Amino acid sequence: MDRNSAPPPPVMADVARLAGVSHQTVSRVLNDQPNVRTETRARVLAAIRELDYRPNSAARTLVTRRSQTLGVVSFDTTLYGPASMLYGIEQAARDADYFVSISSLRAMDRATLLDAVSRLRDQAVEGVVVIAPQTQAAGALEQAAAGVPLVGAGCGVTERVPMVAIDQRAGALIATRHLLDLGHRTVHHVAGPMNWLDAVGRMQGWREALEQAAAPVPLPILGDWSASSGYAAGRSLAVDPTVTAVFCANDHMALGLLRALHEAGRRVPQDVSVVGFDDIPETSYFMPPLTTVRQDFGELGRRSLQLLVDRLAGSRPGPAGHVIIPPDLVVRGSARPPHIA
Amino acid sequence: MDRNSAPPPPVMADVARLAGVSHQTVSRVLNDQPNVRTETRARVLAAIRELDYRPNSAARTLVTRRSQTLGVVSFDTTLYGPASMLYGIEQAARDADYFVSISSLRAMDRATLLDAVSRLRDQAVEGVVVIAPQTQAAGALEQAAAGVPLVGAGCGVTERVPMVAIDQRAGALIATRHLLDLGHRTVHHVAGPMNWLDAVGRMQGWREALEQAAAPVPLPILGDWSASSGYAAGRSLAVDPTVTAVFCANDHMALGLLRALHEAGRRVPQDVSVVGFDDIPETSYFMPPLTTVRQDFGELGRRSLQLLVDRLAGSRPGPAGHVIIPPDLVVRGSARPPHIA
DNA sequence: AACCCAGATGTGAACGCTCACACTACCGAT
DNA sequence: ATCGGTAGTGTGAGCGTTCACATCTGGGTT
Repeated sequence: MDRNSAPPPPVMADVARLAGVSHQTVSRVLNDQPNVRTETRARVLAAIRELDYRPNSAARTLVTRRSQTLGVVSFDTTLYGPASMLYGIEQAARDADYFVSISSLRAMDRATLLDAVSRLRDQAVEGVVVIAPQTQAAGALEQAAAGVPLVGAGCGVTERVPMVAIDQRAGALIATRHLLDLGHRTVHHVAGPMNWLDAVGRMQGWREALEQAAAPVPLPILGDWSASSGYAAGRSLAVDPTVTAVFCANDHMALGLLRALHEAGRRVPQDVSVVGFDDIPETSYFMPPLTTVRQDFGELGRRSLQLLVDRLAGSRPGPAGHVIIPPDLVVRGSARPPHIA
Repeated sequence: MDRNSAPPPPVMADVARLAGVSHQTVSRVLNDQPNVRTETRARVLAAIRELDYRPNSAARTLVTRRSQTLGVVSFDTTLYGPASMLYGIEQAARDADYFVSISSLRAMDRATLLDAVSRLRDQAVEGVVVIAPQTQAAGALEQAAAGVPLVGAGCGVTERVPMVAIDQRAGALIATRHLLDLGHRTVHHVAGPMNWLDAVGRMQGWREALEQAAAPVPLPILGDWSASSGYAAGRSLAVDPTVTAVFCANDHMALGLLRALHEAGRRVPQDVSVVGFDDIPETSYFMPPLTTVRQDFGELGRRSLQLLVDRLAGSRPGPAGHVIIPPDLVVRGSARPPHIA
């Protein structure tokens, strides 16, 4: 049993011989084609089981020119958002009978993204989903899309590349409006880095809500998504007694902000109201539990894969091929009306 | 240019024709084989570029029987740990010139795991890394390993399946010892679900540290890793004034615990010291910043992939084929000596 | 009785690559 | 002058499938 080299795995011909049919009949059974007698089919299936035969996917791919594989290019799958999207994509892919091959980006620049897509192409993927929420990606995306069917998940809006995204502007709008509706005179903003589309969209929505309410528009503070940058922002906002409401572009920065406010003796939500963005799993146990905007990353992933599969199947996508998912406000304990209403 | 069907992609013969050589010479160039004149090589490379030729990986795989693809089976890649491991795996795989194909587990049972591995096998992966930290996985792993080279990442210790893991026992030991050394009479424990190997290991380390110090061993409280369960544990611990130190089996539960203690008026670290486990990115902005045990998930992923590649290359792994990575204690502000020392 | 047609099965040729080997030129050693 | 060796190149087979087609059955029709 334990020879020097293992016995070669069985091939279709072996199955055919054992079942007493031709290789073609085995193929028919394998591909659920009609016109095979039930009894013959049973015999073939028995042979397959007996030999523990597995079709050789390379051979099949060679002739059908279909690898049954899709690629995912993603920037930092360690983050909650990308990780959840990837998860959604994988599930949807499995349901659609595709394998998924990943390629993560170590840095975010045109060359790196193009290279990742190219690697995937070398592997003969039939299509690619790109998760790259930075502004730089948009251009590269268009270029990459030339060689292979491609859709963006939460990526920049481009005429030619179909994509699925969550409406950042709308999310920021309801978050800011929520604070305004509570009676705050205005709302301060701790923004994400401006080379991220999400950060830009959220800032837009925030500004729009203020302008619609004819509220003054304070200077936004730029962070880098990290709790640490939120903390820094919090320290500077804490010293200004007129600040009663802050909209943070993500929950991590809100966490840092919360701590800075706490240390400065500004109570949340009694003295300052805070709203975040993302709804990461920990937010309900922040002190206080954070009111935030929930993005359904899993859904985003699933929908983007769906879009890709639809395109591969040939059904033309909608008008521009873009899908926009609206986010929801999750009200918890970190925002309430100001003292002096 | 825009005909009904795209022109067929160029094949090796096309390159050969254009370069005025045989297909075999093209193959030699592609595979960096010696015995090709520099000038010939240049001509071939030029032809490749001109045609934008990409080798057909299926054809290559068919004849070499090497897919250059590795599979990763993982339980819930949404969690910080698995996500980071996956990231590390992908990077190491790319460095070793492999593609990685993923297959996530929707549920944790033998059949699901076996099915995921089987799917990957159908895709002709050369080897598989499994991320499945539950106790149930261990048995299934051994069975799955029969059909394909396989290594576990943070999985159950099995004689036959090589694996890489972080030493949970050691981590819990230093965490508990740290609290003991600060002068606490004993340390309470909020444990993870007992069907997780990590939870079992951490409880072991905790118990061992107490026993070594001849400290009383309180009844551990069982949680489910969630902040919510940590909160529940915190509420019950808060009413007991003798509790001065708590070791939480993960940071999320510590977050919930922190909040429960806060609400109950028990100050951390003045009244109660808390130590967590994992060192998720947010911990330094908990209130107070959490002292915790850091696990290098990325390294874990990289090492497990390395182990797999080494096995594929034929070099026998060490004695048992197991690699154990020690974790580190990260001291922040949530633990200090008790009041009445 | 001759016919046809559809269902069930088999045959051989691709698919695009690598492998094993054959071949050619040219070198220095005999 | 002959030989052996080696660098450079070409030839044909074969990897395990699917596809297009050919073949063989066995009922209905006429």
